[in-house]
Amino acid sequence: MARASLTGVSAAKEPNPARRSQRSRRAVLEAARELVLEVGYAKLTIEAIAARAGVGKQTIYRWWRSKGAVVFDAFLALSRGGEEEPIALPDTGDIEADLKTVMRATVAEFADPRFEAPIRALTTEIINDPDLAAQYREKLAGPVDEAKKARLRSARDAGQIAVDADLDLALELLYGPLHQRWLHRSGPLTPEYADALVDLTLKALRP
Amino acid sequence: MARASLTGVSAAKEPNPARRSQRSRRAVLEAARELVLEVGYAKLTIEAIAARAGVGKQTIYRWWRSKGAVVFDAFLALSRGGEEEPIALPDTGDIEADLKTVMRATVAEFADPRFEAPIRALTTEIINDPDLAAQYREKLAGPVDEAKKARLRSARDAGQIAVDADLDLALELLYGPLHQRWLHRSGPLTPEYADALVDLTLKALRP
Amino acid sequence: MARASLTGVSAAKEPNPARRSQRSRRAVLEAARELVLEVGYAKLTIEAIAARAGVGKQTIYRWWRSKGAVVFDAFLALSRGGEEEPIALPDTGDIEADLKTVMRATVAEFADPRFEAPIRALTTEIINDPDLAAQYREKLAGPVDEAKKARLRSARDAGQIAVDADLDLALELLYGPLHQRWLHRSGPLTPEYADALVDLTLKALRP
Amino acid sequence: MARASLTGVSAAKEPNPARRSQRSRRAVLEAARELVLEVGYAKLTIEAIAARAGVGKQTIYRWWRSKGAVVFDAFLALSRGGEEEPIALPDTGDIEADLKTVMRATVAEFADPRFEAPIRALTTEIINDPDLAAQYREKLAGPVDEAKKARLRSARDAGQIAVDADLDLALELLYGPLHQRWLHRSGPLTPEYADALVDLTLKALRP
DNA sequence: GGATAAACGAGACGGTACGTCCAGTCTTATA
DNA sequence: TATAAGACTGGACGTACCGTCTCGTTTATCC
Repeated sequence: MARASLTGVSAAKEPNPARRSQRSRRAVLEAARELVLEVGYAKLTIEAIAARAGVGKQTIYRWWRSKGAVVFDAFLALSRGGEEEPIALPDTGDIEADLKTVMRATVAEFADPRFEAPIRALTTEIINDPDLAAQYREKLAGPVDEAKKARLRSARDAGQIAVDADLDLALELLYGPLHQRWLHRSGPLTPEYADALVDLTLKALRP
Repeated sequence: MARASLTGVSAAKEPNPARRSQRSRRAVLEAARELVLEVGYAKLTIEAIAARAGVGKQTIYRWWRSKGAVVFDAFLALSRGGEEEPIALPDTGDIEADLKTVMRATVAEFADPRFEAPIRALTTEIINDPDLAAQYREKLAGPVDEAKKARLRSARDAGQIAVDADLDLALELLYGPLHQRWLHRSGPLTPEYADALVDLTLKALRP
Repeated sequence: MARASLTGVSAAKEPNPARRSQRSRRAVLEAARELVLEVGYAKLTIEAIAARAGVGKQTIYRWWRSKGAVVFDAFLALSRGGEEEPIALPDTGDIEADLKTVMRATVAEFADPRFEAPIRALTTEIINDPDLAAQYREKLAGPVDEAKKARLRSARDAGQIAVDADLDLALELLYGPLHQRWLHRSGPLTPEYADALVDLTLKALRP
Repeated sequence: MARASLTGVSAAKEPNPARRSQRSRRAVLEAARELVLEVGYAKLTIEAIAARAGVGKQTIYRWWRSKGAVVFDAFLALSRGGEEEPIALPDTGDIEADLKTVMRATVAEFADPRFEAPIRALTTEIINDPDLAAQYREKLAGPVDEAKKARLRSARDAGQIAVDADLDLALELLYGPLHQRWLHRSGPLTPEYADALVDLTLKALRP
């Protein structure tokens, strides 16, 4: 943010990240993760996170903008166990089979009760906070989407889907229906559903 | 609900809907609608609604379960101006043209800043409250979806889409991508986007 | 009150006492008495009285000015079981013995836990409501005090106390100390205490 | 209070008095004092005190048990302007004159409208809250009574009152009647009344 | 290695809103 | 027309958290 250096108006002096306590940071993120599962996102409070983490409230306010930012960070840290190697989807040459593998896994994840609370928490936050939505796209969805698009590109090169296919749109076609069904709880999330989505999408993208 | 007679557990005695003040009901819903637009859903408070409506807080708590339920009702009442005649989509015989008309309208609606706040409010609430989600499906989405499916059915009878097409899935294919893009703000909502969605969906559903 | 006839300003029309439901009146007073004992005066509510009595709240507001008025009436009705024959103190000719009899009884009454709650309720109300205090003096304390003064007058005529003794003051001398000790819980209420008060008072009043 | 260590039941963690804001404390007490005078004890609310004092409600609830406790503290702080030197009554050697001086002052105080509200407030609270009554005896009445008893003791030593006189009872004889008359508004509070009380009491205590 | 400055835990603070309770008024339907 | 029932506006209750603000207490460079 570095407001001071940019504007010269600074009132709130910036904390020095070099001196940040990693112990506290980790305790906060872990407490946030636990509490989202225990009480749900809506009933999650900064106060409870601080207490559970054994951390002063100020420490949280010092390093995060909002409750949403903490939760976001918590699941960001979780989803990438720190690893940095690029994500890659299976590529057997058979785009249909590969996509079904991936979509079945995704559907299973969405149907898993243990993912329920955190994903809903994240989604709630993203809806109303454009900043977090941007971060989400950049840090979480982005890399994954890139991997998916890479696989689609490879299929396009292999002539399995139309050369002029809009890959962003293709992803939306795959994941949008699933996301909506999950969000509105408007139907079952089964492997068959995953397969059907892949079939339809591939038919739509056919050359 | 008549909880008493069903469960014998009831302690909170049910209010008698016959004696409900319509004046208060309407004032609350209108205040809720105004305030969602003015301050957004997250900063909306029951207290503010009561004050704006000139109503005791208890009157709100007596008739609605939560802030979400009030807002939901507010937009439910709004979306159906009381009319009861069934919703119907245009049917010129040309499914592509008809769907494009409808989707362009929908996309425009989602892009309209005046719809922004209420739809996000509704979505936020639906994510975390299965009850409201069910009500949403039944009272708001349901009738509209039924009309859409009727149009698709007519197209199917005309041989424009596959006889074995799953119409629920078809709807998800049309609206899921749009909804996701809007929610995540991951791309522009233009008439071209609407057209592209229709094109892809119809291709996927082709006999 | 008859505000209408006196001022011609009346807005609130007076209820007609002739049509008053004696059943409701009695139910209210009994409920008030019970509830004072159960929850104490401070936590007593009109609503609870109405509910317990099986009476509409309006019926209470129609016939009583305040919670205090109801409680007052309740104990007024109780203290005089409806009887109207004048109260009289024992008169054996021995003022000391007679007063000790009476004072011991009074002290016992104040010390009795069953009298605790109602008397404190009454006193609380009287402190802050001059109207009720006046009613108290007139309807409850008055007749009793008159009886006490009659006995003292008889003693004065018998030459047992000074001819110029102020009988009102004499009563205060007898009952004020007791009342204060009870109110402040600043000492035990025993028969010996009663006797000591009588001894001192009589010594003070001696010719 | 250290309830935890004594009972092991405590859940509510005790605030740390060392960190208490003296600024807030004083503002609350002053606001309470003002408001009792302006609206009376019965209509006094914690909310109003907090607002007037510019203090959060929680700050009041953190440090006082009840409205009564605040008001009590307010007048406790007032009555002893912080001074700690022991209270002493005049001792000219003439017990009658000295007592009349003191009682006339007390009577005047009770008759003073500015004392009316606070004393009634205090009394109301004391009647129904044994804890506050105990505090009252200990912190307010106690020291004063001790001073009065010291004066009576000196009179006893001088042979002006009986050697076996019960001094607590003597005080009740002096102040009980006054207190009752004031409370019930059953008679005028004049200097003559004060004198009469002293005369009677001294006659009762005469050797 | 001791000084010193930042981040830290703790938690009190002024506030806002919560959801509940009750006051006192108003409305409806019995009797 | 008085009543029982109970919905209404209004306002205080006591609680929960917010985000800010001291407090000492670590902790981590810099002299």
